[in-house]
Amino acid sequence: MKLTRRQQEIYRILQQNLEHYQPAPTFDELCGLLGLKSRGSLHKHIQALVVAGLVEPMQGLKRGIRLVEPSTDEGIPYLGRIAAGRPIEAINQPELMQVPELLLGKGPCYVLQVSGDSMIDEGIYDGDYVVIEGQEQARDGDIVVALIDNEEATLKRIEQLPGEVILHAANPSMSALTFKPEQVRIQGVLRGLLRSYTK
Amino acid sequence: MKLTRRQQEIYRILQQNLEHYQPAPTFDELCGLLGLKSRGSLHKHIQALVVAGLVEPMQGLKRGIRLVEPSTDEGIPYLGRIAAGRPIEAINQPELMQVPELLLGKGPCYVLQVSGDSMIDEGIYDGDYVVIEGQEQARDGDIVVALIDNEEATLKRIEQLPGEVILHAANPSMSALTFKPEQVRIQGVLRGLLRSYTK
DNA sequence: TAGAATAGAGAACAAGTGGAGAACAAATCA
DNA sequence: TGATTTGTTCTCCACTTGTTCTCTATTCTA
Repeated sequence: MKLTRRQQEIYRILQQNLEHYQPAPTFDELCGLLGLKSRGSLHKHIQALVVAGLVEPMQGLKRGIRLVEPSTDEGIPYLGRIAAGRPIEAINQPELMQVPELLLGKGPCYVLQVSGDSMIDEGIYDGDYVVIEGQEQARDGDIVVALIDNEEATLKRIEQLPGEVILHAANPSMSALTFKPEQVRIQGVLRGLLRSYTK
Repeated sequence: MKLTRRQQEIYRILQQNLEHYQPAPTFDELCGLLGLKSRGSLHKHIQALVVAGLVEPMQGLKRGIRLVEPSTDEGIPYLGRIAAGRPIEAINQPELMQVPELLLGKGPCYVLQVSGDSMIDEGIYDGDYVVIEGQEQARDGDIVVALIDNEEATLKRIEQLPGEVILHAANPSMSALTFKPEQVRIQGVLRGLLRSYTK
């Protein structure tokens, strides 16, 4: 189910503003925020976000509009290993890892284990676990999981220039790689790191 | 179970005021505080908070309204900051952090935040969180929290020789320090590391 | 350019919510 | 014990809020 332009816009506004609301906002309050004059108009948009799974369905209740929380209670899934130059090695049955609040982004997150030393100068070592927030945009300088040519996945620092994307390794023996924007798909942004010293 | 607006509001007011009441407040007293005129109205709200697990159920007794203690789910305590050359900066009220199994030792563990760059070559950076298993022995090569002369705490790699203990920093600009065994008390061994990239 | 999709206004409706107050029973106190 | 306090249950009522309509304007698309 695709969202229309306005629906995306409203969802973005919700994300940015909803946390500031102490109680969940009602339709009327939201109309005010969005500059709408009719609840009915807003209702259509919210309904679309509900079926898209982004907003909690209110089953006849009057408890305001709430975004669905990526439930962090149980933990976030450990999906597999990522090694520069290969696809992500997914494991069959993702297990859940309990990760402290602190290492989570706002959106849905998952964990990968890093294979290789390409980010060693950033303090990311072979065998470390990284917490990734799944999203398709990144800011310059972010460390991202990038899918190159729909084939290989890699963890690198990203630099986005007009017409080209540069992926920087953090290892003196490796150099930065340059791609065309359409070759690179961002799959997530690094939010946290976990390392175990128990063998 | 989701709370309604009023229920949230009442719970917030309870949190803010309940501690000031020496005896737990009765329904009537609370009605005064909340500006309600009817016990029955308040009772509905309190009942909702009880089923939500936020207020202690009163089984026919007349003890007033008490909040349930924030049930210490699970997690290990975050105790404060450790900077080479100083005592551990303990915080007043240790909060609990949910840490994945993987980073825990067998014994009781706690979390410290690292201040300074003395272990930078081991991939432990300023601001990182370390999971420490509290114990007084360590094996050679372990990274430990060591208390020196009962004064300053530090995170270093340990080497125990007959008659002396060497603490190795992992920073080219720092050299190893040698102590007599009686000067050094091991307080715990590094088991895990956490780093947040969200600022 | 015609038709479809998208967006909004506004009216009307039904159900949820919040509160008042009465009545009652059990616990507590004098 | 009797009187009082306190928690509980009930009904009733006003208001809010989510929902569903219809109608119109604008934008996109074949």
